[in-house]
Amino acid sequence: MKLKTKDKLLSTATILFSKNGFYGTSINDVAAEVSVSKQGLLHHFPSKEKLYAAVIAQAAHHLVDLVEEIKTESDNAQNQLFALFKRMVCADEERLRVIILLMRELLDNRERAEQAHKWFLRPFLDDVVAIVTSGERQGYFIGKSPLAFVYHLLGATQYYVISRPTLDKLYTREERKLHEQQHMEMLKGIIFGA
Amino acid sequence: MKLKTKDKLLSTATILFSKNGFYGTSINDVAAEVSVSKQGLLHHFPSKEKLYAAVIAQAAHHLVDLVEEIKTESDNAQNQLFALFKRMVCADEERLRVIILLMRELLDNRERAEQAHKWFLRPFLDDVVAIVTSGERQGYFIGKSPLAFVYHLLGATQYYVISRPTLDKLYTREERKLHEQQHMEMLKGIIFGA
DNA sequence: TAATTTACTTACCGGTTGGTAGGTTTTTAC
DNA sequence: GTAAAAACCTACCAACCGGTAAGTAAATTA
Repeated sequence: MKLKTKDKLLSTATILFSKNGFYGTSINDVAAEVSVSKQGLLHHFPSKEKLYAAVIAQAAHHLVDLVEEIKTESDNAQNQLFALFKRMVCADEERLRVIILLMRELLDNRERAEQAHKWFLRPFLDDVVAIVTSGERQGYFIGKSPLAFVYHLLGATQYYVISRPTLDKLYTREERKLHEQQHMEMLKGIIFGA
Repeated sequence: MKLKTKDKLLSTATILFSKNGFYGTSINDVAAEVSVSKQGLLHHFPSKEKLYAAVIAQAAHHLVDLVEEIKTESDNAQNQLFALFKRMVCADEERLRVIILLMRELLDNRERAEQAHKWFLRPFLDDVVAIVTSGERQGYFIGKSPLAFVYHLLGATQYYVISRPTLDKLYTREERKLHEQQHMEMLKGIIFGA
């Protein structure tokens, strides 16, 4: 069974929205990339907002699946947490796009934050916080606020991942490798305790 | 001497670009806010790109000034670093806008990262890294890579600041206060050593 | 096979985009 | 006081924006 047009539109939209943001992407661009007319796109997604919502929903799903995945690999909360952030740092193109989309949403969500109760990242954030609270029952992360703890790691990691293309151009390959290694070391230090 | 139109255009553009991004802001919007015709704006800034460049340049200047300021307040590298991040967390509206602009630039700069050598954040980043390297001569931050160290703190802090409006809606006022306090505690722990 | 739904197409719409051309008013310099 | 330059303005442009209307071809179902 070949890839459906709707799926192709969705994945193309994910790429373009992550690259250029909501306003920087036209539905025409998305449709043209899939060799479909603009109205062909509007048949599957009745408006640009709906298309964007579908992209965001898929991205949210991706992250929740990721947490589910790392939870099957270990019962130890520390290992789970480290595995999660390692996968974010060593992300493939698709996961990278999800992280970028997530960051853009955070920026664009600022003003219209009233709708934050249905914030698409909420389930993911809750899942990761749950790992930390379960870790507390195992004797880890004592004295930390789970939310602040998670948010710190999330912020540092996502910011690093997003900066990487820029850093790649600023520093040599060796410096970049060293930087990534030391970023992982800092994560390890924070997660496994100093 | 009254505020010049050019300055009003610049500050208005800063607000709108930070709120809605480059593509989400039209020069018409900026001009209208200052009660000037679009062509009045184009007289001062011959193109939208030039206007944006001026906004970014001013934002970069703001950050470099901030570093300069905190360096006069203490000779201790640890205190300097903590003061810097404290000011970012407790930023006024203007500084908040700068941080948002900075984050947007990082996202939009991904593809056109070839021009990163003239990345507008470079001077700021170099300044902060210089604080850490000078701290090493004072006996602090031993065994850390200055760049990775700075980047970690920068990422965690900026991500937190940008998330705040969303978090405000997700959690109660007390939870939010606690979160901010614990974010500062984590920064303190990392900067002053565990 | 006929009927119906799905998956598109072309044609078109009003509104907005960044930008140009050219003129007018206001300020500055001498 | 006059000339020049700076600071605007109105009018206009082609291109693009998201979206509607109406029709067609292909797949699905009865």
